[in-house]
Amino acid sequence: MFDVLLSHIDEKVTLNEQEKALMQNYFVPKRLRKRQYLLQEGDVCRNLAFVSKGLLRTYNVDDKGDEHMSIFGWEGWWISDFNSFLTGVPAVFNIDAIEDSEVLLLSRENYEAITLAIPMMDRYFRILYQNSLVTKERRLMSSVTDTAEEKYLRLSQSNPDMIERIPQNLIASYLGIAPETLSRIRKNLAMRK
Amino acid sequence: MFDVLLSHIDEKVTLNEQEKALMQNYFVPKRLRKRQYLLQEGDVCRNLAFVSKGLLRTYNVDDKGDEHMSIFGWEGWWISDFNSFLTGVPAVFNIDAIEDSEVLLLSRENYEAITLAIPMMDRYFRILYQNSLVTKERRLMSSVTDTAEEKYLRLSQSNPDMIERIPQNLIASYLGIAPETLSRIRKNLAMRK
DNA sequence: ACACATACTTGATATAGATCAAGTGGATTT
DNA sequence: AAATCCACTTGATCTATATCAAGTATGTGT
Repeated sequence: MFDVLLSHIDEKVTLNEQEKALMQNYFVPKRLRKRQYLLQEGDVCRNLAFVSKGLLRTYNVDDKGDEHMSIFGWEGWWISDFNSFLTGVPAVFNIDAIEDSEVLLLSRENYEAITLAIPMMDRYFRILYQNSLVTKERRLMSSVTDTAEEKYLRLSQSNPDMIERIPQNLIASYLGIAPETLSRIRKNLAMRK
Repeated sequence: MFDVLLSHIDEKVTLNEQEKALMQNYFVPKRLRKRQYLLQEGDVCRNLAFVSKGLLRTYNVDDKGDEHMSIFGWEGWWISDFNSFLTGVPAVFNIDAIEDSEVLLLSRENYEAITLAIPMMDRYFRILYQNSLVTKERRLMSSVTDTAEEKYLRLSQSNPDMIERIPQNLIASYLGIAPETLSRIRKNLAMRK
């Protein structure tokens, strides 16, 4: 469980053995059954969650009860209602498990503490967020300018695992298109091959 | 010019006087005339730019020659093709000045160097990016789920300065709607008052 | 194995907003 | 001051995709 976290961090910054050992003190492991909530809207998001195994989804629910996917988190990813985590305001997102999952929870206090105890973690998070900003900017531009089919093609090229692993209706929601539309797109693409 | 930068940083982290004096060594001031490019697509984005005065826009141009606004940067904001800056790949965005502007340029080398010389700058950028991620996530969800009018209303509530200061056609592009649609929305809203 | 729930597919219809076109107004250039 | 350019407005038409509805397939629980 911690192996996944440490090797993930290793890709971005170098921690010494002492720092690595110290890391465990700041995290609380948690298991989630498929469909189990990690966070419900209205509660405060008190932890960043690092996914060491499985797959979770972050989504909000509009007035009509429709779910809108925001982020999927699987092995090696962090997941949270970030604004709620940072500011303590009630979460607008729900987070639950698409598959049986294991996460490591980092509380807000420990988030600050860990960067003081291990300053390299400031750098790690900076680099993590840099990359996240680039990805999110791409997604934003795509959502504004691409056709539904272009959106789907982009996703299936940049992240084929997602297409295999996540139910189609959730993917449609993530792309901001209707499930019927996604079904039609996939059919059209299959017929073009 | 540096005053704006230092007071902006002061809002997030505390630097001592020595560190503040040191900051100037890492930046190059630059003035831009209205409409002057800071970055053209295809070039590598070699600097992060901090806007100390004025207003800039980041946009890309699609096959049909249409401009799509990505980010506006004004006093206190950082602006760049971030992916190009981080990786050295050619920029996909153009950046130019909507108004006469003054920026402070931080090269990639100095970006790394400054965080080593002043470790608190790692923290500053981490916090900066946290906030940016929250904002961007909101914008992403809005772009996928809001109607055109809802998008405009959100923007005018969260950022009225933008509505006043930026030409309507650029705002329309930023929201991912046609200028005609924005014009209609504004007319409808005015009639409802 | 059967019953039920849910995801996916398919056809028909509706719609929010894009696109096209032209007019008006304001800014810039000569 | 006149000419030109460009932003904004307005009306008409078009369209990508949403919505509605029903059927089919798959998964889950008993």
